Amino acid sequence: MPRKSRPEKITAGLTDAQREAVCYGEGPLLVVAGAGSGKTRVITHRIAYLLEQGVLADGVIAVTFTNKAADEMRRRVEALVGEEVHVSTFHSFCARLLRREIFRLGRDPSFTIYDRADSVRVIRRIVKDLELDTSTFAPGTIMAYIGVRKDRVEGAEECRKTALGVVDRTFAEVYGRYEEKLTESNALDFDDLLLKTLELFSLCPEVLQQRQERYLHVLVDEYQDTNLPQHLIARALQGKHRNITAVGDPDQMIYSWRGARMENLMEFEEDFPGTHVVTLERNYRSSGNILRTASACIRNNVFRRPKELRTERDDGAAIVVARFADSYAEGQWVAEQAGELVEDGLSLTDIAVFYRTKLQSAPVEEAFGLLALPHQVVDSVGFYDRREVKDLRAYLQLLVNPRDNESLLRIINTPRRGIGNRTVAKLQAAAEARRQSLLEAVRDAQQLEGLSSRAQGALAGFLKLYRELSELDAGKVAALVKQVLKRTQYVERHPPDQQADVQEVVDVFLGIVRQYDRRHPEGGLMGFLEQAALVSDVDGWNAQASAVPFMTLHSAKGLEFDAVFIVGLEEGVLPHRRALEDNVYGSEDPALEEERRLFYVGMTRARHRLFITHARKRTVRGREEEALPSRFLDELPEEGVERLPGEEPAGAGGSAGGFAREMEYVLKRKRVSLRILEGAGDRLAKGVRVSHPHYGEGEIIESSSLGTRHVIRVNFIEHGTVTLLLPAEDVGPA
DNA sequence: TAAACCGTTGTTTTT
DNA sequence: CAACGGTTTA
Repeated sequence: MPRKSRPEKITAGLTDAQREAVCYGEGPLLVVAGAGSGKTRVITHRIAYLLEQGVLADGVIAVTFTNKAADEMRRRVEALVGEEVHVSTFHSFCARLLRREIFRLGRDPSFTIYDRADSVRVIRRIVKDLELDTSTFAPGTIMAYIGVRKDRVEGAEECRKTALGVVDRTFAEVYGRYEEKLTESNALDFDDLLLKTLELFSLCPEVLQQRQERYLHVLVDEYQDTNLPQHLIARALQGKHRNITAVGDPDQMIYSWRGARMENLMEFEEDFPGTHVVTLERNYRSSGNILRTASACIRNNVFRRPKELRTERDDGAAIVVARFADSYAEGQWVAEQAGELVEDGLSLTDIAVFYRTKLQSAPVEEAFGLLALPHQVVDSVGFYDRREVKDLRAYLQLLVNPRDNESLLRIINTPRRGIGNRTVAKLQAAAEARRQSLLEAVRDAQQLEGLSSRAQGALAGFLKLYRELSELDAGKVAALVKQVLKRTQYVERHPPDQQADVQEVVDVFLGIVRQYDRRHPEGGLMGFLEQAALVSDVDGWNAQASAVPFMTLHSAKGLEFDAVFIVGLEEGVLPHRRALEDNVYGSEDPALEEERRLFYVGMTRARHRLFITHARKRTVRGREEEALPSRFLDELPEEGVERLPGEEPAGAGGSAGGFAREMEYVLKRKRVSLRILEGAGDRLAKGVRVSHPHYGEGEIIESSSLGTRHVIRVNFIEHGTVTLLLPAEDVGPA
């Protein structure tokens, strides 16, 4: 096949280090790429280069972190060499593979993908069935437990065998039941997509072998954020040809709560003997001031391989740090500054606003609204979580997978059609007894005793509706959604004052569906549902739309903008309070270091201008609370950073030091009672053993008094070292 | 069965 | 301040 040969186009403009990575030949390759060092460029150009070298497009698999990044990479490769390569996320790659092959594991290919909320609902029902105490066995806690286990590739059986104690054994028990429920419903959760793929590879070597033959090259972006199952999948795929390219930056690892393992990157050379390593330390994105500031901050991380990024760019404008009375004043200032940047010639899409949590978007949105500055909150996941969208998806899902009990439970009485809790409970009992799905139980409901004729009628009506819907031609998803809406009177059956809101959500959903129909004429209903299940927030961001994007720091990874605003640099927000809970001292704390990396990711997104803001007061759950400046602000250098009036420079007056701040934080959060187990003399002296309602037992390793209060460091048996600050009256004898 | 009410609870980040 | 679960009442 004749190919337009353009090697000069592919390697032109690359630096030596970039070219070394792009043109590397056979064998494992690790590209440690600092922020802004052209990492995406290296991957796309490497793929293009490989194709130029004669590798068939079909023999390349590239994995990115989001679908949007995948689309972008595919587009860029196509622009370079005119060929379409396979780029996807781990999850969608696995989903597609499993649709083809999961029958080998005795499962049906029309499986439903459950999101976290679906999973929690399943667990909630199990916890109820088992009559467990819902505070010890909170569904969310159990879900987190299962998630951690799955990230470690540990099955329910394994957990049951290794469980220590009653609580742990119960967790494992629920895990086992959860797996059963999902199997009954023919559903997979996010983690299962990865785990079932691994299971398939080990139980059906012929499938793995076929994939290994096919993939001459495997390329994985953002390797620092891969978890163990993903690492194993990448490893499996490259098994025959041993051509794996991993690209990543340990300083940007921000998903440890989802099982991401920095070790996958750090120990890459041991896992793949003979690895060639290319390090990219030159930054082509950010001004000198921005890069120096970000570097100064990240340098405070202890668990880190030192790396010094250098930029060729000018120092540029100073970074602006500003403090405001509250988050509304903060938002207003951000909007005003953004407006000025636009007047100076920046376009709206060159500007971005980042925050730690989605809750923070509201005040900034409001301010942008007041100034009539177009903006868009990047939050597709939030949209798909809307009740209306989940309802409609459940209707569609049940058509694809009639065994999906979770979807059936969601819609059997939505809108209300007279099928109440008691009727549903009877259906569940019948389904369990006859080993049927709930829909089958509905079908056979006339044989059920103890159902009122009213309930019978309602069930018959639902069954009729289901049958009518399933007979419709599923060619266009939008047409199907419209039929669901029409036949259920979905919008009309809401209270009149809600109908406008519901209609709006429905219309946006219909827009998404139509767009899917247009782009994937052959995709079908199952394809749509799969895509909907695997969206990330940024996937829904329209980068073309002329509006300032607002997004979380997590979503910002991999993007860049001329001007960046990071809001809410406050203790408890960034770093987030959850990260401060276990360890408040020093920087040996992994959770705190991840928060710092998050800040680092945010700062390094900026090309020319960086604005960092915080507020004195923040409204948390309806209550206004004092907010302290983030400790990360103290870590910024003085040079190249302009602190606006009202904003004190680091350490000014000697009162804003780290210790005092930590104290105040602890004072607020950690005032709890402590029991002394043994030890005489000074009640809170070193060596005294204590018991804490949350942390359990431990031994005091450091103690001092602060006025009427005590500051102690305790080494807890199960939780490690924790610093506590407590008033004397909060301490009681054993 | 469904609406209305009340109390509890939690509360980051997202494939 | 939500959202959710459970209870009571029509």
